Amino acid sequence: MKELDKTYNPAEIEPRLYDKWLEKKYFHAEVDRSKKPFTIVMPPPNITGQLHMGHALDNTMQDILIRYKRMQGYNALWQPGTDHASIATEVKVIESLKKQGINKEDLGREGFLEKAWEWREEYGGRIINQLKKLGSSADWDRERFTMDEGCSKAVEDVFIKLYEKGWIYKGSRIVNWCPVCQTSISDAEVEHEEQDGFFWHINYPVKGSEGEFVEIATTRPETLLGDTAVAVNPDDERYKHLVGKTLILPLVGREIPVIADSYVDKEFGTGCVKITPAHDPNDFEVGKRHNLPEINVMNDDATINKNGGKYEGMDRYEARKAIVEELKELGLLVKVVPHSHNVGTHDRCKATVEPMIKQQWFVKMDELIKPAVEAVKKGEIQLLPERMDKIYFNWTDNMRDWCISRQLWWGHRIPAYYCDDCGELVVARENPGKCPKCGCTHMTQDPDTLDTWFSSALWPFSTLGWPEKTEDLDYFYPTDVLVTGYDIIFFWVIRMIFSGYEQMGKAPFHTVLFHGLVRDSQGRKMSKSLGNGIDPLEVIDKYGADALRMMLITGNAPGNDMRFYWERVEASRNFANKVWNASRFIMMNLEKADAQNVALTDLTDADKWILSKVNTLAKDVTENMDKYELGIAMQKIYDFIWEEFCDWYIEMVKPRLYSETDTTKAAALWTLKTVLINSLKLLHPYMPFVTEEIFCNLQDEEESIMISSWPVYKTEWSFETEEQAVETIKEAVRAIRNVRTGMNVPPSKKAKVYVVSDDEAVRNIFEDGRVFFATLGYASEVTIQNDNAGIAEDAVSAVIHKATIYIPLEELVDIEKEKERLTKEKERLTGELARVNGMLGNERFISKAPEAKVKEEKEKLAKYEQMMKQVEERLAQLAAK
RNA sequence: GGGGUCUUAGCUCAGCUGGGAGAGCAUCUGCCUUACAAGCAGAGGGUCAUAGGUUCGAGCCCUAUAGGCCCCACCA
Repeated sequence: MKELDKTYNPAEIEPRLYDKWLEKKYFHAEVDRSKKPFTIVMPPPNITGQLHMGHALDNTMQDILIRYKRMQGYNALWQPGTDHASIATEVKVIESLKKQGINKEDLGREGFLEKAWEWREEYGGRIINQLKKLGSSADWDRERFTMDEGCSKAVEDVFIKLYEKGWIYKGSRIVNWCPVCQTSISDAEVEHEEQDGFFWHINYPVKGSEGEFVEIATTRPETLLGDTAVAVNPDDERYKHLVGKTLILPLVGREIPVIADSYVDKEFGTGCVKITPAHDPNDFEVGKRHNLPEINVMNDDATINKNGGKYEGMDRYEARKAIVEELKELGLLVKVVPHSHNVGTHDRCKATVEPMIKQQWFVKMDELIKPAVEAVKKGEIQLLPERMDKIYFNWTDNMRDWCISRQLWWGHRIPAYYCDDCGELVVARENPGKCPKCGCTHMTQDPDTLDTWFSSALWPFSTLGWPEKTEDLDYFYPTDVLVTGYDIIFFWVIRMIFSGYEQMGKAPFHTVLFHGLVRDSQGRKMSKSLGNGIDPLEVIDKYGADALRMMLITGNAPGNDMRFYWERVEASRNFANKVWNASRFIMMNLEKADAQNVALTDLTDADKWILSKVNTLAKDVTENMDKYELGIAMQKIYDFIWEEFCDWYIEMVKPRLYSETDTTKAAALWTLKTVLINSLKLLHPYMPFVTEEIFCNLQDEEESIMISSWPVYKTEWSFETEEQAVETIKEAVRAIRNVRTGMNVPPSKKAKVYVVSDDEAVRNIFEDGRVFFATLGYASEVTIQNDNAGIAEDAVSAVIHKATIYIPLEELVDIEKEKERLTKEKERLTGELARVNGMLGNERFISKAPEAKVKEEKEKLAKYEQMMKQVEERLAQLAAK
């Protein structure tokens, strides 16, 4: 047995142990039909990513679950990998090229992709190494990448399958266009942001009616160039006469109709709406209903195109200015009203999104989504916490077709080919070479790539080998739990669920465990722009991975956001150190005399008490973990180790260890070791490093705690009577300490203690626990008797259940203070008695409350009455003085 | 506009299916007691946002109100 350092030093221990685990292949899982699988797929971090607190929390939770299940004997697989992150990576690569003075177009598609792969080789693995620092026990031998060969094949297969089913289609639709990234983006990638702007009221002249105008209000005057109608509400009396008339579009001169459509809100603005089908999603719908022309007035970079006449080439905001200016000159600008409204921005680059009509690929959602809705409704998939159901349904109920094509180069290229001559479209894995329609040999692949989430949606099965029918897939799929943030329910969770059902015919997992955000100490989101982010690696360097992990788990309920405090990390580090030191103490003593096997019958009450406690703890913690209540389980382990085991048991056991003659020493050593081992095991999923280091130094039977067996509840370790006895002694010791502190007696001043009880069983408990009064209660001498004989009347006293404790402190005693204390105790008991009597006096409580509850209250009544009697007797004694 | 969520000790938060209000940090007092001062022993501090209701019994369930946060949404 090795002696441990005085304080726990994670920096030295963590890398060493992690290397050992890797070397021993403890993280690796292979199909083994003799064991039950337990599988978690890691949400793949972006290759562009750096580890942040969100990752740390997410992966800590997964690691806890996987380590727990592994110890329980499951064949635990944590499947890791990374995501190619199409836009983010493409932007990164473009930036790094720019520094070298190269731009994307110069390189061409092939050249650019080559650079992108180089970038990925160089930086794509950073985050994986960071995850390892956390202690993540993922099976790194199985690491996958969304663009590796297998995942790419899965993507192509799904695309082709869905296309053939008619669930993927190409269409000209209005999409969210990012003019900076120059690609379409899905609805979910658009963030709405309240911005201060203006409402420009503009007069549109009515054709053939000199001096008559229709006043419209708009927040985006530049789109006027693409107007093809003005709409009013059909029930609006003010404008009924205008419907069917023609207007002259200012600046452009185009003739446009006034139409009636119920989309228009009579109450809002002027009640007249300019309709620009090519640049507004609602107008697009209106345009479809009324067969209006769609005039696109913008280029892909949001400058005005040739349809904008003399404004061609201007940026959209320059054009806005120019147009407003000109309208003003023409006297058509009625007024400008400040108005705040929502502006859609791209979540990646923050540029204002421009709705545009584009040829894009879409996934039809109506059929695909059905099993995903059913699964959650029927409970086949459980979302935790439960309230996430509502958020989930909120999304599924409002599902629109998913725009999956992106005008990017980095990603899975769409497996579609067009005939250069006749335009025929063929969807196939390979270039067909020959057009099936016209027979020519000029087939060109669609230039677009797929939305990143298209491949992540397949992650739970593509990583296991799908579309091949692999053993892994058969054995490990469906996976068990998915752990992720609630912010990607829509992006990822829903899409994995419907993909799982569609491709595999089965749910991808049975439980989704959501966590919240890690915020800064002021409750703000951690962000680069605020500079308030805390780097998990810095925390690990300073306090160790165990401390970080524990900090992230304690005092936090599933799905709730939490705040980061260095003080909390420190508290966690202190706990690791506490465990370390307790172990150090135990090992020092074991060194002197190694723990032999001891029969349960040789154990003292104290031994049985702590054994019974750790036994119950194992049961409770297991229950909590099975319900994914990680924070509660952690709290219970913490309380047990620190309070029960360290502050009570170790202190109780010291006299036995220090004595040369004590016959129960072996029992004490065995109990210390046994309880410590069990505690370490329960703690291991949360704090893998410190527990492993101690475990390996403490015993030789098992080679690593991470593959040791999870403690299970044993009926033979349950000792109710002894538990009660020790609790009584604890109560007495606490009473003594209380009295002494109340009297300002320093621990150095030992004092005689008398314990008086007329109950023989209780006296026996104290006889057995005699030794504890000396060490824990600072007693110089303990006398246990059944009456007050020989006890000075001015001794300080404390009443506990079925006993009164006297401490003759002679000159130190202040009778008035003593009376005060007892009076306070009497008041407390009066209150308790009133409450209990109130309940028991209530006829309906007796008849309606569960029997066990009534019995419990009756026992309390007896206890309080008895204590009350003692307090009153003591008060009477003092009064007589 | 729709939906969600929160309001518990000075601060940050737990509190599982309703049955005597908890933790960490902070504060105060006393201790360097041979595992640990990153520690030990004790103490103070809460009308569980407000008002109703259900119940033998409500921090927990229901309704309304006030305030905070978040998500979704096409009010031009």
